[in-house]
Amino acid sequence: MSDYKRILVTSALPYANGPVHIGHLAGVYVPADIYVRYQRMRGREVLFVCGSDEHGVPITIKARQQGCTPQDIVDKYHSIIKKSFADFGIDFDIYSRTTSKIHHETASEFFRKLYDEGKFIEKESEQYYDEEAKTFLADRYIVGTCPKCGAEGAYGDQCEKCGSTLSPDELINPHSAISGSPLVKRKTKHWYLPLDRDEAWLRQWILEDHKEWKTNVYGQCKSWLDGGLMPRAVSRDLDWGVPVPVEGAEGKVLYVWFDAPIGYISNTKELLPDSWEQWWKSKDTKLVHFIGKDNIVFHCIVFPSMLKAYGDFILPDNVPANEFLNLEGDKISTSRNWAVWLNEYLEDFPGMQDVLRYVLTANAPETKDNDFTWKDFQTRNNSELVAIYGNFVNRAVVLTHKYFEGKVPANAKPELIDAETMAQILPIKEAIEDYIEHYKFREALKEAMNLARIGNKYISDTEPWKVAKTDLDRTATILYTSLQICAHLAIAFAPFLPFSSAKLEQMLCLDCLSWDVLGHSEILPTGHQIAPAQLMFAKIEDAQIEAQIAKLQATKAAHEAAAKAAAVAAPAAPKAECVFEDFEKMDIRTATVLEAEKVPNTDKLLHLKIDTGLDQRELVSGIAQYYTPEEMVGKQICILANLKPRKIKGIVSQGMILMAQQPDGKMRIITPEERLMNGATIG
RNA sequence: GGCGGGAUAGCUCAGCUGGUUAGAGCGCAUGAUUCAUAAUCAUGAGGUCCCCAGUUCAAUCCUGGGUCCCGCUACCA
Repeated sequence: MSDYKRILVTSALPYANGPVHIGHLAGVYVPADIYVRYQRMRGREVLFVCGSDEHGVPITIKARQQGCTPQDIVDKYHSIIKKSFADFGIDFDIYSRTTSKIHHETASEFFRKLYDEGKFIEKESEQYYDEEAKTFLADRYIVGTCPKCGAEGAYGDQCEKCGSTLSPDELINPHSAISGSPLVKRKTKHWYLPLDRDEAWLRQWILEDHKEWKTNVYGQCKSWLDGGLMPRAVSRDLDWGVPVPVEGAEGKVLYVWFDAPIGYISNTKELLPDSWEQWWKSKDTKLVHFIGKDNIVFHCIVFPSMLKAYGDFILPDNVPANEFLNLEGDKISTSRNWAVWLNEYLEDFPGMQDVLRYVLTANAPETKDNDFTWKDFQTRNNSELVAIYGNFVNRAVVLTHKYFEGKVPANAKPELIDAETMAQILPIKEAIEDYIEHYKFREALKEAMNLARIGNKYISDTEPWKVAKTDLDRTATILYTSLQICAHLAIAFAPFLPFSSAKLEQMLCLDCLSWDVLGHSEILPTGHQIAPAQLMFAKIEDAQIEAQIAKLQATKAAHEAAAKAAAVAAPAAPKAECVFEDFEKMDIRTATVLEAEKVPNTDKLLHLKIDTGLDQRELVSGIAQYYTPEEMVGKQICILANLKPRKIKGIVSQGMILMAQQPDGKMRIITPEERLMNGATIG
C-alpha cells in the first residue's frame, strides 16, 4: 500500500441506453465511492474517473425504434445518469462520455498506434448484411427458427425457448431483427487483437502475481487462460462509434469493448490535460477497477492486453468485481422494467440517499448474488440506522442540552469505564481500514455500526439521567465521553454515509475531520457549543414500503400484459412466396388418435398411435404441454402423412400433426369442423 | 455442452492452511430500563454447515459424483 504515491480508481462506464438502478449502485459505484472517500480522508492522492459508454449497437437499435438519432438517446441518458450519481454523492473527479471529442481522438490514436506498429492482425470474413437497413448485423440482431427446438424468434446467438447456444449460420430462415428483411452475406475486413500472444505474461501476472484477487475474479481469469486465448475483433461494421482511422475503412468503427475502456484514459485526459500520464503511466500509481462480474474478463485480460500492446501503461493492481443484486427475488432487468431506478427512488424518498447507500453496502453482493427487498430496506433503516446510530446521537445531544445548555461539559470525574470505552475505538478504526483496503465494505460498515453500539451500551451502563440527580460532575464526564463518540461516528461513517456525516458534523459544529483523529480521546473540547438536536434518520412506515411493493407488482403486471398484447397483435412474419407445386407435394389428410402416452424423460413429447385410413402408424409430437394423453385419444386430427420418417427419442415418427400456434405460445390442434372419414385429403 | 463462482440459524452474511461448545447482525422470546424517533441494555431459543459416497484418528473445510442459483463462452477449451 505504502509503495504507491497515488491511487487511480475507475468504475465501470454505465451504458447510456437507460437510467441507472440499485444494482449498478450496489455492485460498482457505492463500493468505489466508499473506497475513494476513505482514501481521500486519509490524505492520499486519489483520482476517481467514470463516464457514460455511448457507442455500440443497442443504442442504434433503440434510436431506430424511437425514431431519433443515437446522439439523442445518449444525450438523454447521459444527463439522467450523471445527475443520479451526483444526487447519491458518488464523488467522481470527472464523469464524462465516450462521444466526447477528446475520447474520439484518444481512442483513434490508440488504435492507430497499435495499427502502425503491426500489433493487430487482419482477417476477412463473411458476415450477415441487412440490405434494407444497410448494415451488418450482430448475432443478437439476427432472428430465425431454432434448428434444435423449432421455435420461431430464436436469436443468432441463442434460442431463448430451449436455451441452446447457436450461431447465425444454424438458424433456419435468418432475417434481420431491425428491418425484418432477409439477409445476404458480404465480405468484410476486420482487425483483431491477438490475445493469444499475451498468454504467457498474463498467466504470470494474474495467476502468479495476483493470487490475492477475489476468488470469482481469479477463477474466471484462470478459466480463460487455461482455455487458450483467441484473437478478438477490435472493429466492426457500424456507423455509430469511433471511426477506424485507417484508409479504406469507411463504415467501420472501433468495437465498443475496445473503445469503452479507453474512455477511462480519455476522461482522465479531459480533466488533467497536462498531468494525466502520471496517473496512467507512473509505476507508483495504483490502478483499481471497480466492476460487476460480467465485466471481469475485459478488465483483467482484454484491457490489460491493450495497455501492454500500447506500451508504457500501468496495469491494474486489483479488480474487485462484485456479483449481482436481485430485486425481490427476481433478476433486475431493464427491459422488463424490474428495477428500482435511482431517479425514481429519490422522488419517493427525498433526502434519503444514505439509507439506500447503507442498505446496499450492508447487503452488498460481494461474494455471491444478493437479494434486495423493500422489507429488508425498511428493517435496516428502522432498526439499525434509526435505532442504533441515530438514536445514540440523539440521546447524547439531547442530554447535553438538557444538563449543560448545549456546551461540551468538562471531563470532570473520569472513571475506568470511560477509558475502557474509548479504548475500543482504535481497534475499530484499524478494522475498518483493513477491511476497506481489502475491498470488504460490508464488514467495514459493520464495524462502524459497532461503534454506535458501543455508544449505546456506554450510555445505558452509566445512566447519566440518574446520575444527574446526585452527581453533575460525573454526568459531565459521561456526556463528554458520549459526545466524543458522536464525533468519532461522524468520521467513521463518512466514507459510507457522507450526507449523514455532514449532518452530524453540523450538529456538533465541527469542520470536515480527517481520518487520523479517529481514536483520539478528545475531538470536541470542553466548552464547545453544539447545535440543537435534530433527527439523523427518519423512520420508514409500512405504508411507504407497501407502496413500493405495489409499484413493482404493477410494473410487472403491466409488462406481462404488454408482452402478451404485443405477442397477440404481431403474428409471425410472412414467409417467402411458394408455388402450387410445392404445396401439392404434401400429403395432408385426416386421422384419428387411437392411443397416446408421454414419451419417458421428456417434457414436451407425446407418443401417438393413429389411424390414417390407409394404415395405423406411430408418431411423436411435441404437444405434451398443451394436451394430455387422455385428451388426445379419440380426437380427429390432420397430419402431414408423407413427411420423411424421423427418429425422435428412439421412436420412429411417421408424420406430423398440424397445429396452430400463437406468438404467445398457445397451441391447438387443427381438426375438421365435423368428423370425417380417416384419410380424407386436405387441399 | 464447456468453464468459473455460490449453497452455513427464519432473513442477510462471516468462517485463514481439515480438530471451534460452528459465529455476527437483523428477526423472535424473556427480563431490565425510561435520557432517547416504543428507541436502548442483558439473557436466551434457533443449524442433518445442499445431497450421496470416499480419504482421514478427525471433514462445513480435502477428493469423486449429483442437485439448484448466477455469470462467462472466442469454432466448444
